Amino acid sequence: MKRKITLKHIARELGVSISTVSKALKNSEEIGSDTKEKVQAFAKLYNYKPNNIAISLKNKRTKNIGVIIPDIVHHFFTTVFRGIEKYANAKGYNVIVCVSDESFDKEVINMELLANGSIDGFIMALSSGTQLKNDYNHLKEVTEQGIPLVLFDRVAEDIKCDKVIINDKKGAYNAVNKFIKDGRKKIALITSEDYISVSRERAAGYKEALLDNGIAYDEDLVLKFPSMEINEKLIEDFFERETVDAVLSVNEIFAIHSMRYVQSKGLKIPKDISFIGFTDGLLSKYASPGLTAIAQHGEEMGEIAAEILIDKIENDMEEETYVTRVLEPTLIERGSTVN
Amino acid sequence: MKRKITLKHIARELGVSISTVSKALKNSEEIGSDTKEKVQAFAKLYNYKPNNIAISLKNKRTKNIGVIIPDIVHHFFTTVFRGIEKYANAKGYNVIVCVSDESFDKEVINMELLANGSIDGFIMALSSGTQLKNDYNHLKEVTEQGIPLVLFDRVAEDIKCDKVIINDKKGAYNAVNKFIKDGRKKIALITSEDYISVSRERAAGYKEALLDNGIAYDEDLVLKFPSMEINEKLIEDFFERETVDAVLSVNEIFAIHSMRYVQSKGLKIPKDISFIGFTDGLLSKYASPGLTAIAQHGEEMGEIAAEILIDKIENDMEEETYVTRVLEPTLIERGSTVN
DNA sequence: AAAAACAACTAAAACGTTTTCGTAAATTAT
DNA sequence: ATAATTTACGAAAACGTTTTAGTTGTTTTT
Repeated sequence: MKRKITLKHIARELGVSISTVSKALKNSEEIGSDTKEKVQAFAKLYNYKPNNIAISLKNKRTKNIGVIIPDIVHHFFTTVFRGIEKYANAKGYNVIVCVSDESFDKEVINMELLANGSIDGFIMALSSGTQLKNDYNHLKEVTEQGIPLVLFDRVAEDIKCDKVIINDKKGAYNAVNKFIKDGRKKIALITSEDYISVSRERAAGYKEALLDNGIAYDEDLVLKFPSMEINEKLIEDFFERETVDAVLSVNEIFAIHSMRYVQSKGLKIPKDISFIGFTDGLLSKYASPGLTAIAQHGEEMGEIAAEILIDKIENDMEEETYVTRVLEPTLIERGSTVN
Repeated sequence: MKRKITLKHIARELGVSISTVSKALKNSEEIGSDTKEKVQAFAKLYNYKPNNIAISLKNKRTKNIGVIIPDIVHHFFTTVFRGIEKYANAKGYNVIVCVSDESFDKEVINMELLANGSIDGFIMALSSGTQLKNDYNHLKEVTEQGIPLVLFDRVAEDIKCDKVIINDKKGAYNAVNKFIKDGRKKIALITSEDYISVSRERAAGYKEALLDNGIAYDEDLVLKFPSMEINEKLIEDFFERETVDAVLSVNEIFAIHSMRYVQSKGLKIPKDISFIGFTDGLLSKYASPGLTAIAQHGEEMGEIAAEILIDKIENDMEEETYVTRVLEPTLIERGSTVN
């Protein structure tokens, strides 16, 4: 087993001091050219690579960024992650991922763990547990220590930090407008409880679009799931109870299940009923018919978040100015709506 | 901004030495109980948390594990990742992810970067670039440095390390057997080029099952994609050319596209033609009809990989004994096959 | 009362770097 | 020949820990 070689080894072997080796490898002007050559040749021969940990300790910079997301097996989050990873890597940063599993406690634990020197900054989407509890002290503590934080997608108003979100409200608004333009009259919304920030925004857009078009908001046409978990029974009950000609869903899963159910009841999509779902993921693309979707541009979101974060890390001017970047959603039309 | 407090600060503030503080916080017997109390109270008050980087440098242990996967926006890999993360986190480890993007070069770069002290061990699936190039020197170098490595799913015979795979051959074998049991005669295989280890194995299982059942292997019934990228044209050509009554696909995407194409041609699934696809992901579950799938148990695979790795990290006996854990695939029957 | 034992603490090295400040020898200037 | 400058290098501190090996001063033993 070849152990990793250090500056000290090189110094001892070549009969020079550690400082000389360090400087020689950095091509410092201070060192004579023959010594430099000797050291560099030796280092190359033994494949010397500086120890990241030692460097981190020295500069108090780890070149790691911490990403905390509620779930990794989730198309949107992985898409964002890809954007983060892409940008970060290009800038020489590595990414440490922790999964909060939608739990407040795990989010706190992971964050505290990473905050003790392991990372230079955080990018995260709040867990539903955290949004439900509405407790952001762990975030406050981190930012108070001067660790930059960028929130994406699932954010909270009262946290002072940079944010990257999409205009969820507008996405919903546009979707409902499209339904109305297509002549739909009874437009349902399938969503989760309001404590999820994005669901709240989407619900607001849905409502506003209805009202702006002179359609009354009818609470009976809104199906609210208590969590992000699917519950077939609620879907069946809803469609047995209500007769609608368009459905806006805050996620793909709810939409796909609903489509299947109404299809099993003999309804034709999009003739009898149209569907639009948030998050343009694999399911939307491969459903039959394809699900018209509101794309959230996850990769771009990730890149922007990483860009903002790394900028903060590398130029940490003390001024506390925070930006919120709002991305515009895009409607991807597929077979589940008429065109 | 509250800066992070260190042992030195506490020591200075309390008029004791750094060693005393360190020991007091570890409840050492060496320290008097009043001093201990004083130190602990102070540490608690100022929320002292030891610096991970300093500890890493000291014990030459980072409590980080490096995961390198070809793609993060990929259901199977994220499932494995979830298993890794779950187990690692429970053992107090963090996970640094790098995405090789199916590229040999990126794999090498990421690996070298992490190997310089950032991690205690690697878990990875080979990029297709690496499998194509068949060059594993970067892996060899890492293991020679005594860094444990566990390969999963995409492995290579001649790398000496621990491995976790599923029995891909058997998965394909069982699928083809099921087709034959259902009376299918012309069974197609949709796959990628053989340099991807899992595709090779699956193709072997396909062939073996045919031969064992007295059916000749017909190369014309095998559609090989040059990469993992989908190419609609190849699918169309294939199904125009060949008439088959069953299709085994090495992944979901190929299967779903094929299903859609034959459906558009008026064929009924599973009456006229059956489908089975590898990787039981979201698409299989939500396709119509649902795609019968060979489940790869990703999460379990991840957990096992992490378990093996962490065991190696924590008890690094010098003996070079490597295990290969082979998980059994499971056939998840859905509407794309008769039952 | 001297020796031994013990309690409670500290100094210093170590992990692997980087960087500041010295310093000796060699060179140049006077 | 002496002073000033430059060249080429090394010592040591620093980052924040942990740990070994002292070092006090007090208590126990004989």
